[in-house]
Amino acid sequence: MPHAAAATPQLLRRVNAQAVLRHLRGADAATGTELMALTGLTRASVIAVCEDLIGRGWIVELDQPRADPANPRKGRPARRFAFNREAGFVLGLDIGAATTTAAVADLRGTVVGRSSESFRAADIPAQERVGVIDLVCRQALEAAGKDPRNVLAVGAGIAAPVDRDGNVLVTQRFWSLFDVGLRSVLKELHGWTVLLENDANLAALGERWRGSGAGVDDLVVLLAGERLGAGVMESGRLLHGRGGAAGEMGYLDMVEGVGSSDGIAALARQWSAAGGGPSAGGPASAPRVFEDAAAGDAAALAILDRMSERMARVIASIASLINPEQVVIGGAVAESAGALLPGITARLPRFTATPPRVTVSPLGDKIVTVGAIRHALDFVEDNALELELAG
Amino acid sequence: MPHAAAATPQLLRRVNAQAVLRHLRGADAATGTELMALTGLTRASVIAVCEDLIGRGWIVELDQPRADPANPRKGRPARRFAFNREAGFVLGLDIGAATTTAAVADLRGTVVGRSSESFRAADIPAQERVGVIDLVCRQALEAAGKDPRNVLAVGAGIAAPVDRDGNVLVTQRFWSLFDVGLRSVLKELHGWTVLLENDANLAALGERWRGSGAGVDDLVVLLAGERLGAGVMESGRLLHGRGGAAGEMGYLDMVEGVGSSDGIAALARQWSAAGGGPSAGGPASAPRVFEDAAAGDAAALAILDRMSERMARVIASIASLINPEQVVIGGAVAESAGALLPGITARLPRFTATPPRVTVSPLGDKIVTVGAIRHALDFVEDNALELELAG
DNA sequence: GATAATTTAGATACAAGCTAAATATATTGC
DNA sequence: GCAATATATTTAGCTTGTATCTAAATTATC
Repeated sequence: MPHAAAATPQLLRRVNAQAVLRHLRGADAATGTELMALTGLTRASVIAVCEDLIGRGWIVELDQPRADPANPRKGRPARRFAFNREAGFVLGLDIGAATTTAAVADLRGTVVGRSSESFRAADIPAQERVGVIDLVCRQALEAAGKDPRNVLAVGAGIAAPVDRDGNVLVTQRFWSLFDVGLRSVLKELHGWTVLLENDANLAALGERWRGSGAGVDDLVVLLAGERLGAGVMESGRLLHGRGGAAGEMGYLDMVEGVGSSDGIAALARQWSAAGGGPSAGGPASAPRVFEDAAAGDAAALAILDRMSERMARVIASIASLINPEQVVIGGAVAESAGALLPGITARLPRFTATPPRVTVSPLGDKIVTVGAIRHALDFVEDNALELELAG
Repeated sequence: MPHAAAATPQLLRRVNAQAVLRHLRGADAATGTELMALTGLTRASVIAVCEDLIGRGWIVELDQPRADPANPRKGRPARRFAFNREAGFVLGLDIGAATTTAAVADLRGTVVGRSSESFRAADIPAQERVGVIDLVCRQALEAAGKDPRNVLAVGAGIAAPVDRDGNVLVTQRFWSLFDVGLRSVLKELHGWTVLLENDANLAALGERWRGSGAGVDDLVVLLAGERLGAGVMESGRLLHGRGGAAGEMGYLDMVEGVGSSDGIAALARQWSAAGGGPSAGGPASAPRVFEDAAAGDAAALAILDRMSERMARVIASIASLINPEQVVIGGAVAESAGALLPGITARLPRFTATPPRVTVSPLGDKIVTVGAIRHALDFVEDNALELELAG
């Protein structure tokens, strides 16, 4: 097998075009001279690259701005090039056990449409599940006023291990049932490329992009709710492990029960069963615990204390194995989890020599869709010059 | 800053030369036609690349082999090119607390010289330490009959966290003292490029190269002795984390004391203190425990059982966070640790949904030097076209 | 309002590296 | 010795780049 494809002269154009495109994605606009300085290419090459990218639809040439007396520009006016953020769109999906949400975003990641639907029941057949997902996608596109043919990639997060090739680990769960469908069905119906990923991994991508881990290369995001999953980024790359189960801490019950496939909600139920709290008798839920603790309820405070201890132990074991710079707590409980931070931070040095910074996600329930959009954009950016844009 | 250097036509030659070189490193020899098939280049380009590499000293052209009547070759005889494994050499260092070992290897990794020295005492000044290390390097080169000027890189393993840039984490230990010296001193004395790494990380490189994890991309190596450290490879890459402390499990004592900076030897001492075993009264040591267990001693067997349990828990927590395909046990106790494998393997499914294969290292006390050689070779291979070979 | 200075655009010449096709060379087999 | 075969070498041409020169469009100055 040709281990490395031959490097033909066309490779140069691809490399240089990618460099120009990368810069234009981050900037409002750029002149030829700016691009020369940035890439080190000569003007002739820069112009050739830009004409090329205009022809492919990825960038546009802006009209000359009228003269600005406040900031007069000497010399011949420069041609100005800008990234075409509407060259296409991506979909970000959060496929939960009960609900699916879809978000449409342009190529700069600005969300322009959104839709959400709940499944009729937990045990509906795979076909119906895929049908609902497809519906949510079409609704989101309609809300955005975009044509399905302009979708360049679909990022999709599910609560199950997914390996590097996008295959679902089938050792457990019913997920395998409808996964196999999703990729081929959406490919067949719309021609879309679906990029399946674990939801905690997408949360990590989202948090690094637009959350509290912005720009952090060694980042772990804990997606805590009924289930405890971690998305791990090391040196800016997502960790998957052999079967995609990296960060799947469901079994990690050795650590005094933390993350024994229950998490915070289970603690709340224990507490509720014990009859504690001002709002005792109502349904046990994580938010209620935080509420009651804020009201000064002793039992609720004790639970928060115990949770801090458990969280600190979990984070410490992550710190020992991965040594992240920062750990972000996200998911259903994130809003209220701020109350846990002091307790966690104070305990960490007892359990690890390299305690990470611990923060709470600001992304709320959008954490997975934001990450899914980022995942899709990463694919589009990596493959821009191979993708054909629809007129 | 020029985020990406401009891609000039010379880049093509570099890429293609690297591809040819990569193949020749793995093969005995290759003809132009073979290289054409492999790279997809035309004959003219392949020959040009080879002439180039010959000029730089990386490959040689072989003489025509005399005709072999048993295997007659039609047509004009092909020119045959081969990797020049003696174009340079690398050093692999294992810098321990008490002893330093150096191995000299050619560019295919065959060890051609070796040397070892113990430090006079544990608390000698940094300068003396570096002096001993330099001595060991020179002795190893002399044993191999090689000139120091032909050393292209030095891989060095130490028992401390080292980040991606080769800097030692200075939060603890005396290591910081003599690290700072090593790189600059060897650079100054011999012009060598020293690549510092954590010893467990190098063990992982070594095990994947020439140990029981050959070819496994998601691999963890436990370096167990007085201290418990893990070298983690995910998708073929070493994990470092923010400060290089990934895999530093010294603090991971939450898991029922496993790896609480003591490991197996501590267990042996506990056992010895209790007066157990046929050889009770002698110095407590890990090998003795295995010896006595093999002799049927009940107390020793109980210790092995407890060790299996602890090891299983440690490996399970690694499996939950990293999901490796395989975990290799290496270090001082590796020889005898085979006895633990059945106990560990049997317990794993209780603690993790994704149990890895568990094996014992066959590399013995060479595990770190082998990895250090691989680390140095990786550097040389990545930078071959930038390195200047000494005549 | 003409002219100079400045900045960018565009054109021309040429170099590096690759492909493709034609021609030359060395070996085996009859 | 001659055909067949596989490889080597040469020549022309393509793509992409650099370097350099000239042209164009704007501002500043007299």
